[in-house]
Amino acid sequence: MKEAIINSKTQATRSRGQIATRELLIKAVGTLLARQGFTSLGVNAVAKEAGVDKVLIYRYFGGLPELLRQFGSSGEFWPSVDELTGWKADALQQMPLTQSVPMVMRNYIKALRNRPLTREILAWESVERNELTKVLEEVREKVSMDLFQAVRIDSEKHPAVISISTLLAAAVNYLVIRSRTINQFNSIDIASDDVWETLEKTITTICEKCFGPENQ
Amino acid sequence: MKEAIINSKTQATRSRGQIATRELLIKAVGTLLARQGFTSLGVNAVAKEAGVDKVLIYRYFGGLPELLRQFGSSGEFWPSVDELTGWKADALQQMPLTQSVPMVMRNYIKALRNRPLTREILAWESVERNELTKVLEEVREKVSMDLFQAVRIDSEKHPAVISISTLLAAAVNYLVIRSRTINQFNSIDIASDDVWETLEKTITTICEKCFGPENQ
DNA sequence: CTCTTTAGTCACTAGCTGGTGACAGCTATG
DNA sequence: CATAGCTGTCACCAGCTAGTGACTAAAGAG
Repeated sequence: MKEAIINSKTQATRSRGQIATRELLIKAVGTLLARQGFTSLGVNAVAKEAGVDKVLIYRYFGGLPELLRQFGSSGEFWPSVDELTGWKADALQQMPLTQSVPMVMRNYIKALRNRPLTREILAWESVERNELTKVLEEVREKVSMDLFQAVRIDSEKHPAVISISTLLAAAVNYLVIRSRTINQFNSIDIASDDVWETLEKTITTICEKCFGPENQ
Repeated sequence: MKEAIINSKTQATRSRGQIATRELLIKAVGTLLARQGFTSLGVNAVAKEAGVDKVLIYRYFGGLPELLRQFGSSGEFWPSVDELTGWKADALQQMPLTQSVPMVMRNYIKALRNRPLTREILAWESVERNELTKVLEEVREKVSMDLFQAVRIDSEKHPAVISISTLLAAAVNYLVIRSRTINQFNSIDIASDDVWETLEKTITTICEKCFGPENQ
């Protein structure tokens, strides 16, 4: 009888195929991150979510780190240069910095606020380094470099632009991460759309004042 | 023989007193946070660090949350209004915003960079809410309110000041948190003193441009 | 047909976690 | 002196974690 149970179970899920299993596992990482956050992510949880035995994580990936790495490389968790420029990199080059930088920041905010998964990884990245956050770091650094190139910003010629946009991006990251768990910061409600609109306007103001014609 | 060992052990550490034990435990939380970070903080680790049995955490505090709360209330983890104003709140009131805001930000950065424990709690706060971070939240919100009052900033009259300083504080928080685990952000090294000096200068520039006479 | 490889399940280990019950020794109070 | 209360140690529980070895079933190769 015991064998019968085992047999039926075995045949029901057998031979899904290695590739399919790998995909199941990779997908499960994303599902779990989005639903439970990074604190509950482990081999047991991932295997259970994928409906697969955890031993396959070791057999196919050698362990969780490599699975995380492949998950990180598997999708578009970070906004691309195209998304940040609104698919108008050419037009952006012609614009003055007073317009192009705020526009990129606006797209950046929109991208982060619309991607729960990216928000989660961003939070993870700020407190821990692992194979997943390392991959994301690389992607992010590359995107920011490409972006500066796309809008023709030279770090030699525009040191202030780098500094200011670094500050603005850091601020956005913090507020996005923070809004995951609590809404209050400096007595403003960082979960409300209105506040984000105000912040976007403030960013625009900063750029206009700092990159305006009198500064060229 | 077994009894003899127990007895000697028992007598060696006996009757330290409840108050002393409570202090040991509270202190151990701080030591552990500074040394290992918040991820490894639990009843077992705290008790071990304090050299005390973990059951006493439950007996004297009812559990870890209350111990954390009392730890949070036990010291000056967050910079005070005095520290942020450089003990010169009066002088700050006379200054234009172009000078006072950067000065406060400078003191804020200095305070955070000099307090590993506060940095750790700040990181914790950004990803999780618990009794400790709740206490710190309250303190922080109160300090920021008091600060605005101390330098006579009215949220009705100076909405831009609130927005901009919120952004700047958020940016500083992010970079400080991030520098715990990795030094690279936007291709700059956020562990180096030079970079922080540049960032301080950038903050000053932003304030001068945004709060300058032409904006009054 | 036989032998090997692949895919998958299950059962187990060791070590950690938070939490509790039973006990021992000291001390103050009646 | 006896008893009750406080302070502390120890041993244990259940539940979780990462990781491994032994097994079965099927498919493919000779």
